[in-house]
Amino acid sequence: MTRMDERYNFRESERKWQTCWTETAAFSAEEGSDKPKCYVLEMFPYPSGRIHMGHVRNYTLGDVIARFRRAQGFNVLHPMGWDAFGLPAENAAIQNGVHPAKWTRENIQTMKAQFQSLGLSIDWSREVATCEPDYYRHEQKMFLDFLKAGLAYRKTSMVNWDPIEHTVLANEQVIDGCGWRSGAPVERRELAQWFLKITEYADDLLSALDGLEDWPERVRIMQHNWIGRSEGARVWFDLVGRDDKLEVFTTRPDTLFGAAFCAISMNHPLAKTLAEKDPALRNFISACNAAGTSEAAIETAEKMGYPTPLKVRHPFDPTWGLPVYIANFVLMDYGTGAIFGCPAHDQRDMDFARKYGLPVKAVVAPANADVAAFSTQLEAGAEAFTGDGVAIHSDFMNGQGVAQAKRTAIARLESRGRGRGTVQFRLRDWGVSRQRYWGCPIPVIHCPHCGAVPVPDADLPVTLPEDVTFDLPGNPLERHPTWKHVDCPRCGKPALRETDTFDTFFESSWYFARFCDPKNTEAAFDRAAVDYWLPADQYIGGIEHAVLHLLYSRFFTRALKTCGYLGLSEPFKGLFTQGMVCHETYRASSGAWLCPAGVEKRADGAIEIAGGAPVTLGRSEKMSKSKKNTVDPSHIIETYGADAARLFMLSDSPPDRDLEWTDAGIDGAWRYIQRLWRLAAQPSVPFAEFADLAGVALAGSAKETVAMTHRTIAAVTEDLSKLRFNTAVAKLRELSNQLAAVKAGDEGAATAYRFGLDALVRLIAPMTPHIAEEIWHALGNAAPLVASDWPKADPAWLVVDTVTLAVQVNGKLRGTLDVPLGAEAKAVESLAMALPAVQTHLAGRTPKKVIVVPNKIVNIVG
RNA sequence: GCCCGCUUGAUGGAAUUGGUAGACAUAACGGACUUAAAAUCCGUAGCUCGGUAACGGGCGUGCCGGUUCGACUCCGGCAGCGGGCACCA
Repeated sequence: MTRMDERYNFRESERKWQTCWTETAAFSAEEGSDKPKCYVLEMFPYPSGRIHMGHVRNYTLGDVIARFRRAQGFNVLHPMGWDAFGLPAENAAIQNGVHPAKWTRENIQTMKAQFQSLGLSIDWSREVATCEPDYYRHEQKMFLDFLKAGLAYRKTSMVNWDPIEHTVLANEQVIDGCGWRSGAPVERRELAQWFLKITEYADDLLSALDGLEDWPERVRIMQHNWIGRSEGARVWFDLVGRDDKLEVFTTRPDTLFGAAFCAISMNHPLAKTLAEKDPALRNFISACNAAGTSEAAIETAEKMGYPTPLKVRHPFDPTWGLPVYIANFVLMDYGTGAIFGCPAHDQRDMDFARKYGLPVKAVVAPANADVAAFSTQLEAGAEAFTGDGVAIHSDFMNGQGVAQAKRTAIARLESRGRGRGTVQFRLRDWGVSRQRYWGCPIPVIHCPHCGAVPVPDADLPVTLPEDVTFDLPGNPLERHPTWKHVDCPRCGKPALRETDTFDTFFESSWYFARFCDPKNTEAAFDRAAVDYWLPADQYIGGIEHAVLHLLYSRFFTRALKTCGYLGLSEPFKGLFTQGMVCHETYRASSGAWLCPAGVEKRADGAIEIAGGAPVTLGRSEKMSKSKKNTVDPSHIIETYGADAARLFMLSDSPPDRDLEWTDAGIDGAWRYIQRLWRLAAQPSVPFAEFADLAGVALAGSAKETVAMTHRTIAAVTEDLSKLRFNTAVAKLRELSNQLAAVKAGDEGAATAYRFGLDALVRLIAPMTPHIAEEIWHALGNAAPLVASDWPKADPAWLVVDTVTLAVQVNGKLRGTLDVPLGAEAKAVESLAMALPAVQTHLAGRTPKKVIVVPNKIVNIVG
């Protein structure tokens, strides 16, 4: 073998192998391969500037899987791209005067180089950036197809409007009722927006969650709650003295006989009509709007009602009239924007009734309750009864349980033409319009004569103009001198382009499909390519996308299926949500956050390195710029190497839990890398040329090493398949410890050592690929390790011939017993009874019972 | 308020899913090597009581209770921490 240096030079080695992998295109996905496929995908990054530790963790996890599967003989697709549209690019443009395109492309270059320095097994030939027209042109086409299929539509709705920035804000960008950047109180405004009809698939998106067995339960529950299916009824109340009806949604049609009032949203069409002629009502509405939309404001906001002159007739008794209120707690965008109130069986309705002096009538009582006494108590109190029970004071429903009464009420409503059973979802259609420059233009032209006209296919893509300015607030596309002025494709008269762009979640809803065929200019992707590669076998990313991105992608895949783009509904077969990377926080006495690099920890506390002022240690939190508790990955890679950084990411915590970044941890990983090198460069035993065990007699530590090597191969293979990287690392360290303990004098030591070392290097390669290649090469292998197969455990070596049994007396461990595998219970029992410790603890008693679990344990009950 | 997690040595965590709790690390301590330090190597270590010692006893997986020959693991109740949703009719 080649001579090995005493110390491992990671800088030289990492650069060398990265170049080798690139030059040999070692990670290209094969076209037309007959190997089984494996699509490994991490959520693609937003090119914000530089990579952070969260990226390192995310892409390391995916890379281990990709390398492991490749070694196992899969045709692996492991691509990378850039979620390149978004607000930060525009903010940079406003603050620093740099064009969003330039800023984004430069960030991509920087981050790509950083990812490459991590040694990720990415097929870079498939790289895509969503801000390029050759990407977004396809989603413009998709949108037009959605439009044709009735899956996209335009609607006027209430939005969060920032009066300083002149733009709509997403709900996530409204903090305590104010714009996240301007700080100005957000206004509710009505605006015409484009929507995607995600509700069309609500039932399927919900029921298909059960089939996503390789998704975390947590994510499925979150999506389940987000979709929020509830069964109930729409009920039509006739308006007294008018021809129209008030439509109400309820989940409790069984309590209709307890109705005391109806309430409608202040945005309900009826309320608007009334407000036109009623200044007091207008005051009421603006007072409610001013109350704010933050959670805290909602929490404390009083339930307020405004009595209208309207009255409605009860659906089961036309002589029974109910008042109609306009109430601040009724939402226009859930159900029908109108409710009926049953104070006795809904706490909020009860509060409302008490405040406005409305009647309370009990219509459900617990089974076996004294109906008269229960009713009297309930109707006098302030607490609603929402539990299960039977209908009372409810005419034809009396005596029925809640579930049965609901069915009876719905049947009656339907037969009388006063309502129908229905399913209501909490999920709302996805508003995709953004008054932003740095996004994909919505391919529509507004014509004063023809309305909203789709841009003809031949005119796609609609590209963003580059000559825009950011010196004024608002959308630069809106004030661009020429861009929006076009002729109507239908009538040819002057018309205006849509100046809104798509929400950035649009791009990320289909990029996984583009990776299957990224260079296609004719179509978004070739059908055969997505049929082969999709679904992604393993998708990895942060839990923060549990609902938004992951739900949008599931919807998009269904919509694309409806439009004939592909043939499947679920894009991600397996999902893994990794934990955050955390770090201790530090604060100066002034309260200012301090960087870890500027703080020195001592036995008696921490101080600022510059100046020596005392520092307050805070709890460990997710690394963030605002708390300054970040560690720069590039600095770590330069100091310790990519392999050490990768190993630390994998070794300390299970991947789904938060990882605490510590200096000691990265030091430990670095030391292990060096130790691994010494196992090859300065072995305790001069090892053999080949790891060929045929005909080699083994004894003592040599035999144990071979046995442990086989056990480790089996265990690590199992651990990696189940993403248990931390325990895989622990087992590899145990094998390292075993190699260091091989005794030169034991028979077969040289071969056993070489055998163990070979396996160790191959098993650790997915985690620390550079040093693995370096050792592999130094051991005399001509072909690179990335082209080598995954080791296989010999089942014969996994069978043990003796086992150590625990011997308990009354459930307490009193000794152990080495017996042959499968030893007979009777024999084991007498051996156990013969143990001195057992006799001591029995203290002369005769055992009542002896439990022998073969190959595991003996418990003597005395 | 509703839903979901989590709680094991000084620390991160392991435990073949009901069968020897604390693997593997980190920090610590003791020793070897060294003029010294770093690096490296060897060793100790859950807590506690008894003993000079070898060793032996008791207690121990957030708390209380249950099932079982046997519980970190299953069941019931409680607490603490974290997360998601929230005027959803």
